[in-house]
Amino acid sequence: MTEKHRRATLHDVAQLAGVSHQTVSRVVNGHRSVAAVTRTRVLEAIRELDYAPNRVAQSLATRRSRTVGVIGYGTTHYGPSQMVAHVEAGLKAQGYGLVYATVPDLSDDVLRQQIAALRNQLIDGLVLVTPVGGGHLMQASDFIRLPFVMIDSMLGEHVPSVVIHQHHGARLAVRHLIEAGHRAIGEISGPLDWSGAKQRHDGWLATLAEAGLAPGASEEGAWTAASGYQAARRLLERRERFTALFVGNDQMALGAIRALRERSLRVPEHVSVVGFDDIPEAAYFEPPLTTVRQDFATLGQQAVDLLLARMDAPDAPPHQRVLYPQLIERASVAPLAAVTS
Amino acid sequence: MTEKHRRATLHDVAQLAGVSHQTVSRVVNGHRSVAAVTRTRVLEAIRELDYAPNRVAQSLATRRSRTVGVIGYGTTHYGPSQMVAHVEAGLKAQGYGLVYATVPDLSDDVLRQQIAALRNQLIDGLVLVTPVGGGHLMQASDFIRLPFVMIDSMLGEHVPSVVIHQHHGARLAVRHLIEAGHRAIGEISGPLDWSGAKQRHDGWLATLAEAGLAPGASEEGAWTAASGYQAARRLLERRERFTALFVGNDQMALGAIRALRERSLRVPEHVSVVGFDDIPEAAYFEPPLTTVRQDFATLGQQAVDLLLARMDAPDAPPHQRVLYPQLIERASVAPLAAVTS
DNA sequence: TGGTAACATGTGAACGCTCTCAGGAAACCG
DNA sequence: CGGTTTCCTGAGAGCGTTCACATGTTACCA
Repeated sequence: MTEKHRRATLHDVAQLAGVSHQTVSRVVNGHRSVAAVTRTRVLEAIRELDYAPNRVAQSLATRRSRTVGVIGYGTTHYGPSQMVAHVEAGLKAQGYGLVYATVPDLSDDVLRQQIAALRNQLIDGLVLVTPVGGGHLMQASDFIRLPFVMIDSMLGEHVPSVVIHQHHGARLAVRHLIEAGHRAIGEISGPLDWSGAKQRHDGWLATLAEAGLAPGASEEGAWTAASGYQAARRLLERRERFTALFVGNDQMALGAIRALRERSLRVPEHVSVVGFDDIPEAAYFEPPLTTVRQDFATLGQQAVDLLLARMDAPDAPPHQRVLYPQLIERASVAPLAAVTS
Repeated sequence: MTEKHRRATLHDVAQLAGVSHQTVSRVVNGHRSVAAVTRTRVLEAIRELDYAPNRVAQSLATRRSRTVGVIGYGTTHYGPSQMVAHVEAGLKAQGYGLVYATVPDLSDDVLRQQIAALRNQLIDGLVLVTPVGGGHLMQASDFIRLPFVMIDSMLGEHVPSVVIHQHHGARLAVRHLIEAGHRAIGEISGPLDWSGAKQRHDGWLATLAEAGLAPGASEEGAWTAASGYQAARRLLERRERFTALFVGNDQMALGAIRALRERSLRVPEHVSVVGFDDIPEAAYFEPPLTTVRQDFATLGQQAVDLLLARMDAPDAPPHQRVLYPQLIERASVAPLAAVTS
């Protein structure tokens, strides 16, 4: 409205309403002990000047910002991007803003540096969407020095976190294959430095062992369809027999299926495949993909809940919430018949 | 190091180094005019106290935050999530932080409210990853009252923005089909309130008209594979003949291909399909999908460049940068032969 | 009617930084 | 050797809030 439009401050409002800045502050923050008349007069002035409190000044004065930091890794992939999206939704629902940063790799250095950078931004808490295992860094929760929660970190670690029981998911998948009669079950894993990939890999191994089966051939991919394709080709070149494949995510499964088809191996007639994640496209693959569903929505929601709880009680013992994935049966698994692979 | 670990301030450093707070500030901000001896003494104190400037206080004092706001819409979809990711990368490269918010719909109200919310967070600029057309809101760039750029807004609008020439992309796709001999070219569009979807739709119509062809049947989807599947079924029920399909994105194309297959229509033998986006999986679809590639990486990069330029010169006339998409030929288009659809 | 409680408002000092200005010391010049 | 410039440093105000405290009213009760 005014020409140069310097934003109105508490004092401007106070002056216009003929009260002190403090009274305005009381009105804004809904304190009792302000007369009804004054209140309306102040509110009027606020409206007239289009006043909104400066969050930076508030933050400086209160030392809290109603903002949390989110650090993401690999967020162009389906899983991480879902997690970030749902964390954002959860935070907004609780009236928190978020400052966001990604990290190019999971080295301690990079992570610490990014955390430090966010910390002097004055955030009230931190969500780490960094599927880093081992927690050598995170043991140093005294380094973070801030309420935080990790998503998708290693199961069983002594760190506030929400995880999906990937090991269990892998077991569901592999058991399903075993029940269909498969004995030679290969694997294409995700990058094993991702904790989730590692856990799925371990689950695959463990389930085979429990069933008295030898570990099948395994290759490591990089989450993408292209890498799944390459991994499958490497697997085929090894000329180890397999009638089923457990693949670390759905995109790689897609690539793998193509590689198989190029060798005239049809899914599921010749090779059964189960993926992981249940991306929205999986039901429309050719064939529709049997896979393991992870519930990213509640994951994000729970992470936010947990973080807020920790912000209230920062000294409570660390607590890990575990979510269980679910097998989604579609058409990429068939009972083992007379098959030559 | 100390027990309760109040973070060190400028004054703490000053005291330890035996200089004034102002001198410390000079050292921190790399001002000249501070003697070498003093500088090293101060740096030492900084290291000892593990001091890092409080960005909030800095922001308050300077009225700038080296932070930009990003508002996203539909960021669980491939395109938007890519744009956000690349904007984030570009900002970080320039030393800017980002505060992030999504918006549940594109109504003026919601958008204005979100913008206002970010504005009192003290951001230096704003990136709108909101494919809103019409710009009724954005005409009100004086509402935003902040340097900003829109990504993927309507082509030709008088607003600082970076856009991909979707119309051109659609033309590439449809021409390709026409050159393959197709005359009955149907469409599955994205949600037409997305400006990109609208532009692709218009491009489809225009290209057909230029070639003297009647507009084919068209159905609207919602970007997902499931919606593409449904749209294709509706299209088939209409019993209008088509030998080719232009689909608004790759996921919907995937769904459409499945719907076709369920009717025993094979791609590309019976129906040719071209998608849009070139998601990383498209090359691994069955059949590998011919599609139109959008370069989201340079899109994000350019958006950041443009924003920084506008932050330097906020009163420069608005400027739109246009990127051109590219046809990627794979295996989902075949020349029209003797076909009965 | 005096004393206390409850309410309503204002005053001034933080919060941690940057900016403007001024002053002292050193260096330079004719 | 006085005057001017340059370099280095410090003092203090200000950014827009909130918080702790002081003060002035009105109301209540014995």
